[in-house]
Amino acid sequence: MNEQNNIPELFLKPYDPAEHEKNIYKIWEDSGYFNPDNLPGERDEAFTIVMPPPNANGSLHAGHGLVFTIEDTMMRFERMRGKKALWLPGADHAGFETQVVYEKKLQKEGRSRFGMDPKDLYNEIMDFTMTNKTFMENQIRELGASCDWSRSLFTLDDRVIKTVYDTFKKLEEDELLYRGARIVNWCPKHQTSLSNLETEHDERTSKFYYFQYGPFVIGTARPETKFGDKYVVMHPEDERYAEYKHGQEIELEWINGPITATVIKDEAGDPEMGSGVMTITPWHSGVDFDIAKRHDLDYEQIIDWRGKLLPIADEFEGMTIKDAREKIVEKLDEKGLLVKIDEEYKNSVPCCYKCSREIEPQIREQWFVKTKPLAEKALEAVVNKEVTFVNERDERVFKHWMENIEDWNISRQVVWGIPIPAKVCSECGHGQVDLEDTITTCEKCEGKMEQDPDTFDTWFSSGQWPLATTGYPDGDDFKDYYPTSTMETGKDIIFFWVARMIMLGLYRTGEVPFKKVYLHGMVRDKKGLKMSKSKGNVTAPSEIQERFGTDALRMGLLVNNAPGNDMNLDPDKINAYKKFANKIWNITRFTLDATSDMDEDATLNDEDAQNIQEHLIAHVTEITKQMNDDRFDMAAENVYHFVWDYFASTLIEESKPLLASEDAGVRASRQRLLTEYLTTSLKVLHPFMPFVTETIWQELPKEMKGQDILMVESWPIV
RNA sequence: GUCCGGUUAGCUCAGCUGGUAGAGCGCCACAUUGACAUUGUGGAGGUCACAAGUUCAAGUCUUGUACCGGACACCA
Repeated sequence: MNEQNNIPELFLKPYDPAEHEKNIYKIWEDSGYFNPDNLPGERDEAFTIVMPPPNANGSLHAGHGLVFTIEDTMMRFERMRGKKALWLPGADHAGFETQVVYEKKLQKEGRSRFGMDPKDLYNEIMDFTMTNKTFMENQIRELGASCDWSRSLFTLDDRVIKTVYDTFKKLEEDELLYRGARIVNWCPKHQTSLSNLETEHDERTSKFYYFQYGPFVIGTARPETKFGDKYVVMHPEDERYAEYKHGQEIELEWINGPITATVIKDEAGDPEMGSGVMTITPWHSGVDFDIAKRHDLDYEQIIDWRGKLLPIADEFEGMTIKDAREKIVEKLDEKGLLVKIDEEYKNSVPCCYKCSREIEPQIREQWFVKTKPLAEKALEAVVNKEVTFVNERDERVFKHWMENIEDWNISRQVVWGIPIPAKVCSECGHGQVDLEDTITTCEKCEGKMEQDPDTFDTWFSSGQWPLATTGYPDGDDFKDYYPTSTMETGKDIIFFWVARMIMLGLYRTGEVPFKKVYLHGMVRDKKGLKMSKSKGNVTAPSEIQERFGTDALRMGLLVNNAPGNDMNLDPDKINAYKKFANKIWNITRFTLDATSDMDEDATLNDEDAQNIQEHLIAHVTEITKQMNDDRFDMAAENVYHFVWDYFASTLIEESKPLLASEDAGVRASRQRLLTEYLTTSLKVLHPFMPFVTETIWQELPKEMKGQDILMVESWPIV
């Protein structure tokens, strides 16, 4: 190419993402177009995504990269198609999660949350979170997210708290809320109860002990809980024990001396398990608790909140359960009560999902939501296709969980969260919702009512996020944008979040919070291993962005990543799209050079007009269809091949001789053709690779474009 | 235990409603300083886990087997 042509100087060197990305994002943000109120043209149909608010307690990880890439691609596509496109951003205080992060920080500083004034702790975590929030929001910008920052919301903002409190009150009024002493999952390290979803089960092999318990042999994996066991349970049909009657009392020698045991016949006794006889510890086992409730039996706490034995254990008092176990077995052995030990007992124990410490089931007064009625409605909405899942398998998983749902413990003994607006009686434990802070006397026993010191499970408030962000019940955005269009989030939080949003959204408004659910899979490392800080294989998006550019990262996350499947993040793959960005750059350079002397009146000849139909229109139509089908992976790959294999390798190559043609008409037609290809390609590429395409767009001659900003250009095909 | 997946090129994975297989990376050969800190052309490499079935036709649908994984729930 000859030097005197006046193509922008920019194109004389390769595309350098770092040089342009910041400026480009500023152009978008300053334009005001992230806010749908400012978008050009008539826009009737809304397209809304509520962003999963990232936890404001650290940096973004690769998974976030995927969230923002998919959602931004959807947003840009729909915005270009003329929709009133609204992406509602936010940040999550992430209750327990953040408190755990902060506790680790305290630990490093040689401090501890215990013993701190809760208010001081709260304020410190608030500062920490706000700093992280700002940092994180800039990272979201760097990924190119075209969300409306003017509507940004934090999960501890007043509006959110108001929504949550109203729901809490309404639940009480509708008798869907109760405070009860029930078995909860207690983490002895973190000193809080956890929902079932916040525990994980660890498969392990442990010892299983058989002890002589009066005339029976009982089996247990947890001898340290057995001090208070005074009920012996067996199946009513078990003929081996037919001679023992329900309620019969038996004197027997036990760990710390003689006790009186009572025979209980209950179907929970499994004749196949061990000897078919068990003793129960209602305070520390859900199953035992249920049996005790059925027969109205006594409960007694054996293990304290820190995991140590209480005075009932006598000489073992104060020992941790781990230390006590062997010693108790020894003692029983000395007393001749140890029958045998099974060394190879396989069981799975519930553990805290954060610290992996064994969960100690405990009885505690907590707030519970009756979820069955809510789940039924949610299920109905899914069956009626008011909410659809992009992946059918997600729908099956969803239904299965909803059909087997249990009541939801929403109390947490955590400082960092939304305080529960309720009073609890210091005498009888009766609880009452109190939004106005007026209740002082117990309505049941006249006892003194005190503020519940607990906070809400963070998912209880997150579950109302689509309501809070749109300003239910009076906000304009609620009227204009609820139900929102698509909920895009990770498949790991389908129960934690998606299910709860559907339940609570339906409960408050009668309408589903979103019409479609797109669940993406997990991002793993190159070898397919889960990324974790302890493995040291965490890839920060920023790292990749620096090396390859944001557009390359986005393409690498999209291509070959079918919806819902896990994907492995491989830098080699990202590099391929860095090259692609440069290819687009050079296609532009070639086209601008070849058309710099183009006549404004240049028209397409028949052959070139036909080419547009056969190749350009055909490809864009196909890509549009794939976008409509939520196959961004296929659309992204398609656009890549169209631009590289057809536009660059075929069309440009075959244009070279025509551009040198003596026939001015042929030459002009080719110039027009290339211009069409360039502008259309940039538009179609834009949702996937917004930075490089917008950078180029800003350099194109005015006559080539409709809008000054590519982000608000019209999609080539309706 | 219940429920979901997965098994396709050396590696990581696509392949939507059935018509004898694709991408990126890697590998080999050739060409080229051309819009391209390269790119282009060509190539090697796959009985699509296994078995049976439906069909004119099956990675693609059905059933079963093997191995790998995930979620949920329980355990005395």
